[in-house]
Amino acid sequence: MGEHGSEHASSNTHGNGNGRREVTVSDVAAAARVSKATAARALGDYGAVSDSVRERVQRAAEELGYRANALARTMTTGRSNTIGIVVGDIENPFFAQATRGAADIADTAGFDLILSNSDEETESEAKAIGVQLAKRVDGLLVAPASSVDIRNLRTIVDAGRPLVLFDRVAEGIEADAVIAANRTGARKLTGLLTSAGHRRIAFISTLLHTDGYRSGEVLGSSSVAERVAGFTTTLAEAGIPRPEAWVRLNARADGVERAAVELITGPDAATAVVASDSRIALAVFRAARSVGLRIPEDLSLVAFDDADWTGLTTPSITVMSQPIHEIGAEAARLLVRRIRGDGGPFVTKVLDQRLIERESVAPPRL
Amino acid sequence: MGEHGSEHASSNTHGNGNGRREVTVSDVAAAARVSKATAARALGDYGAVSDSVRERVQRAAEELGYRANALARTMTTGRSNTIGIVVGDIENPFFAQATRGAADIADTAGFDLILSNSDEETESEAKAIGVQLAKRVDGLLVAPASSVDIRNLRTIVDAGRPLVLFDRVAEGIEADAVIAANRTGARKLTGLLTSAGHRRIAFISTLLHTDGYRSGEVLGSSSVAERVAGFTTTLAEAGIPRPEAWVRLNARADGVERAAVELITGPDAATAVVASDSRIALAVFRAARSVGLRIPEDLSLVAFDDADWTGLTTPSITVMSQPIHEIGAEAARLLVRRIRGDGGPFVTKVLDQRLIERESVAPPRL
DNA sequence: AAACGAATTGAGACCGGTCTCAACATACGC
DNA sequence: GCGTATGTTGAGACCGGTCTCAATTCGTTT
Repeated sequence: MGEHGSEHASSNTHGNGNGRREVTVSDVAAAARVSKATAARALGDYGAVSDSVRERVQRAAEELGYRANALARTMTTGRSNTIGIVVGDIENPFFAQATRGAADIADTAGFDLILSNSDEETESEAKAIGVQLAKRVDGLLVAPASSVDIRNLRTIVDAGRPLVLFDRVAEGIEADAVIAANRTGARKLTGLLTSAGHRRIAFISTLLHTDGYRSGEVLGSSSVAERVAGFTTTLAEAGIPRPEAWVRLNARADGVERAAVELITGPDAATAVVASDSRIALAVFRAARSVGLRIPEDLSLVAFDDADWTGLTTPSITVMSQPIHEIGAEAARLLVRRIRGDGGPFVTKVLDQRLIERESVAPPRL
Repeated sequence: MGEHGSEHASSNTHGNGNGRREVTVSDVAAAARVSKATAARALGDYGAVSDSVRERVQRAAEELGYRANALARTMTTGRSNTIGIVVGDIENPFFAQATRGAADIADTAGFDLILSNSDEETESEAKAIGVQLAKRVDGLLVAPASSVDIRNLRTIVDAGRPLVLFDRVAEGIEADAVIAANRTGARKLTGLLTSAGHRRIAFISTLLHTDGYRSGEVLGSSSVAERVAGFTTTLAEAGIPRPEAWVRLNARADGVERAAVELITGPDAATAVVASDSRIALAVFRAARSVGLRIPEDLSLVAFDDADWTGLTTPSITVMSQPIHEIGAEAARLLVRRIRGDGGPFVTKVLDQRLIERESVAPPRL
């Protein structure tokens, strides 16, 4: 076998530097003694081919070790069967879970995932989106670094690619979105604290924001904005003055613990904390321990995200659980539908959060 | 502007269903009144172009909203600037961290990542690898589902694509690998327990394996195999009979806790446990609590991986920390080097693990 | 001013598939 | 037995880039 063709072995243009040329449809066609078109039909599973020829071609392909070039296919069909996903940081369990949810749906629908981390910066987000568009992804899943500056998202829409946002929404962009009911969640979580009698309650997030938070200000991330809104209105309803003064943003990843220490010590120390995600809860937990405060006796703590370990600490932590996996999965479902051509109106799906009360809340001291 | 060309507006073959055709080099060339070849040179940043023409072309590209088609480029150059990564499960913090490490290096080197989950099954691993090869990735990063059945890995090598394994090695495959010193780590970790006086020590892993473990048997994952080896030899050195009887594999993800309960209760209950990763440690911790055993008084626990919460529990958990991020990063570095053409001998990099002693080890009860 | 070399440009093949269209073969109806 | 419908096959254009090679322009040298 394989004695056909001329000896162009040395004409080995590009390829993989390996000395081996890829086997192409033409090679298979020659081996099976049919035209390129027919071989392509048999291999690509389209058009009409007689059973005998199909079998002959497939056997030839098998023998030669033919492997279709998906890129060449994309060139003519316009479909790449690839979707791009841009997350803040895949190391963050939230994004890891959402990505897995999306990957499962994508896989079933026959799509691959190109993954990029934005580090929540619009600049690297722009770069990631640029590359993904250049690779002609069929659609994108994006947790936008900014809900306000939508230029990156516009690029996608202008390029004519379907886009689904997840975890955060953005005004004025033609895209579906899947988010959690953050405002309601924040209200319930904060309510637990006000009901217990707390008056000095802090909200901590790592969201980057210039200067301190002032009421009515627009925040970069809609999910944090919603949580802040739920938090401040709950405080206001409890008659606590200047709720916005208790919103602490900009807690840099490496400085969350220090920020937490500042908040829970001193004359005006908070007696309770709402952590915007499980990693922040971890830092607060550690901070409390480092300054000798006991939870919940000296400090109450509640957080978003039911990370698997939150039920394990002493005390276990009361959390607002989000259907993270489902957020990613649903986003992928919507995207696949768009890619398949659904032209219906854009929707924003809001998934419920679920309160899991544990042991980290108690009335404030004295 | 844009009044050039004939009105082939309706010849709108494929594209993105959006009614809009992609802007191509030819379009830009026409607008800038130069040949396609020249426009391509100016846009692709290769060959020689006069400054005036380059500027004219770039302005035309800007106005038309030209975006290079990376796929077409790959077709001729043979380079896709994409690397594939196959992990067990991106939701597993280990893989999430390693992936991030790889993504950072890849990004700096100008590569994108196509991500696939194998769920540790060779079958879906095969599918993932097939798709990635079809998409002509420049190389692959794989945490092989099996260190024994290397057919999937051979597919990659046969296709002439560079391959770097991480977390696990495989005999008989031409590939670099980056792993941690698991055997040494297991010895140290287990030694802590034997030194404390434990004689009934269990090792728990979720690795799938037919039937119970028997000495000398080949395990699917080399990293677990190494840990088991370190574990059993340490037990043997301590004069404990039938060390392999204490190796518990097959703990299915959803049944780890139940498996742990079985191990730590009953007449022959283990008084100490070595957990093969942080998720298992979590399950054991929970199991101990559910049956009313206190750590470390009633049960000692040590684990692999310094998950961020392991220092937070009461008691905090003694762990063997792995440089996970670096494992991914170094694997990516090796791969990029191969892609760039380094033809040196294949290497296996072994990174050190680091013991972090905390509070979860104590002598056994009487 | 003629000759030469370097820089720039254009024409067209090529990568590996898909797809359109025409040619041909076979089967069917009447 | 002839016209037509259906099925199968082949030839060649095409997708959007890159790359080779020849043609042209321009500046220099002698």
